[in-house]
Amino acid sequence: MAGSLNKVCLIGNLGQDPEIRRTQGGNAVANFSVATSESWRDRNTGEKKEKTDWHNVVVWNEGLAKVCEQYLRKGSKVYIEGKLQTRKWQDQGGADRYTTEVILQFDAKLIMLSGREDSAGDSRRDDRGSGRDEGQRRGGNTRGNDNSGGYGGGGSGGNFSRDLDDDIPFEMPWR
Amino acid sequence: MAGSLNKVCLIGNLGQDPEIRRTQGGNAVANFSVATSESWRDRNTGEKKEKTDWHNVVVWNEGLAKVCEQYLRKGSKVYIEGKLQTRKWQDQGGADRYTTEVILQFDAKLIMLSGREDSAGDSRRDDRGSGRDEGQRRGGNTRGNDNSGGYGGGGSGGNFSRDLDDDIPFEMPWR
Amino acid sequence: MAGSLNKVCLIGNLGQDPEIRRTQGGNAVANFSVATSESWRDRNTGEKKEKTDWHNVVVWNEGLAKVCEQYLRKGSKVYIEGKLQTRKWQDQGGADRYTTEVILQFDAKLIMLSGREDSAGDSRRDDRGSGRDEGQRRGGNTRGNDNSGGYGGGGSGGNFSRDLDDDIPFEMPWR
Amino acid sequence: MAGSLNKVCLIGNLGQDPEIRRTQGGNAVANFSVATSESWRDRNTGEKKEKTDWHNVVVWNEGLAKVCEQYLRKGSKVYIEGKLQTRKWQDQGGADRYTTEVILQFDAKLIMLSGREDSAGDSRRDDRGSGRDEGQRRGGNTRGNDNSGGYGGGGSGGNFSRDLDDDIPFEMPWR
DNA sequence: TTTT
DNA sequence: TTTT
Repeated sequence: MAGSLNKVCLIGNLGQDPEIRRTQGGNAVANFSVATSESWRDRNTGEKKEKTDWHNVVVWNEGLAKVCEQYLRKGSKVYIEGKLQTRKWQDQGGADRYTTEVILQFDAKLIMLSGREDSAGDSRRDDRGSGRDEGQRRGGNTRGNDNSGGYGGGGSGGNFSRDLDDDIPFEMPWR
Repeated sequence: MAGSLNKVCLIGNLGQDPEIRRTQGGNAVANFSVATSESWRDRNTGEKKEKTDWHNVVVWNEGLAKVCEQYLRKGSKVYIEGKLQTRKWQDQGGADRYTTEVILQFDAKLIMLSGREDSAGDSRRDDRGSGRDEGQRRGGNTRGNDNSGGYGGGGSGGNFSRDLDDDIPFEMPWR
Repeated sequence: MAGSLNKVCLIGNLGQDPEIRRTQGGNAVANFSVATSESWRDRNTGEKKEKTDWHNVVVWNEGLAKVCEQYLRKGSKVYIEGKLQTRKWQDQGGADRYTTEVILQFDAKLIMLSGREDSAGDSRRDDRGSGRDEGQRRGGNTRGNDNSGGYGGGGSGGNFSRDLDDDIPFEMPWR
Repeated sequence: MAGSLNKVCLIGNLGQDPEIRRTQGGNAVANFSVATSESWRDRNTGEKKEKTDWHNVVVWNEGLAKVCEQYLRKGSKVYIEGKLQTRKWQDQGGADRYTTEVILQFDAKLIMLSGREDSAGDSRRDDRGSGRDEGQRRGGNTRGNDNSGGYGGGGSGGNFSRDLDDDIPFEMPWR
């Protein structure tokens, strides 16, 4: 259907270190969950209440996935902009099951809101025992990338900046 | 967690007429699903592809639910702004299952994008055999509401307009 | 500053036909204004009030600008997603002046919400005397583009579809 | 016009401490500017470029304005969700001038993204000589508010939490 | 200047 | 299950 919009915006904290997988084509994909929560005061009892929601995030975007691998950790606060997608699968009994995820693929955005100290700028960070395959993580991250903070869903190459078109000035020549 | 954001924005079409339920407290709740889709051209074969996603929407907001009941129908195009929530339940075998929904409750927004002709301004619309309990729907909708189009998540009373505070001018007196 | 977000989302109607200009480099740029409005009931007098805001939109994106040229007209309803930008200029007296615009450039989105009948799918639409240079408009639009409705801020070539990467499956092979 | 959307979302840093004014009706209004920026690499020269945009924010919302007064300072990072509004005024020469601002009024949201240490939790913060009227600020802020972090555009009273309706359960009784 |  |  032409003319539709599917957008999810979250600000929350990672529940665990991102898990990085590779597709058969070799592309990096990152998985993690993000907690958001809301609090309110009960109208009747006056007591404070809080409810936390967990969101499964899947980063189907080579550049963004590498950023996740390198900079995000359990507890990191992020702004995430992606789309909602529900995927069907079969459980052991062969019954249909559905899982809804927030997909970062195209037009996606990820902004790191934690200070750099929360993230991992090098490979000597303390390992908090997440059980992740560290060998895999350490494989490809040695090249420096000083582009910290905000990432558009740029190209799939190593350059995460947005490569704005220089032919497009910020001033408008005819005015 | 203070300081989190949980927002979903959709523009899409309803897959069927909204279903209206009442809570035990008598509040209206509307349920419907919204389709969004994206299309692209396959890089290798050049053929056009399209993928549709379905989103379950639950309107936990008395005023907005009534608007849905009165104006939305199968095929209606809407802009929806709500939050993501996953709810746990048990299937017949007692196994945990999860369902993710887009909740319109507080700070929610619903804008009707179909022309009025697509919606139901009166009760004489053609029934497309949705199997819904028509008796319930026809119960409370006779009062006129000329507030068509956009609705903030206003009060739970019959007045859907936002009742802006008149003490707040649009000009700033000190400038 | 890494890690910032600048996003404007509007649903409104065009106040006039878009104006298309060309940069010296030959790129198309579209300008138009969009009206949004809100209505409320005065708390004291009970009378209905309405306030309309006008937003200047500048489409610095070859593909999107062509879509505007071809499909948008005075009165067209659109969803627009861009960024806020204030530009400095000098008035005749040499005094600094500032104009704030909604820029559609990268990561921008434009969804046509009016039916096709409101827009111009051919060149036989009635000309409402907008004074626009019709010669220019008619010049390059003859090639068919059946991609109606929603446009991401795709490439600057003639292909407005998003060219998703085929290496990226919608299923996740390891699960 | 029914059915319109006017939303601005920013993540950025305050350029100076917020200025708090009072309307003649006694309501607090906060003003500050927020910087967002984007960076990219020049296609031709390969050099890094950065552009910063400044946004004027006006908080026409008693509760939110007090939060700004109490917690935000020059440099604070915030997520802001408001609407775009252009206001007309006359310069000294009587010529019409326009200023565009991001208004936080209804449906507005402000999330503090800096750690608490950047903000002012008490009145003993260092004064960075902003020239603001300190007497006015110190006037009304002594009451404790432990509601740090995220604020919906709640009521105009002292309770900034959202007072969710207890009649609305998070589970759906009929399922 | 739009729209309902 | 929608829509183009």
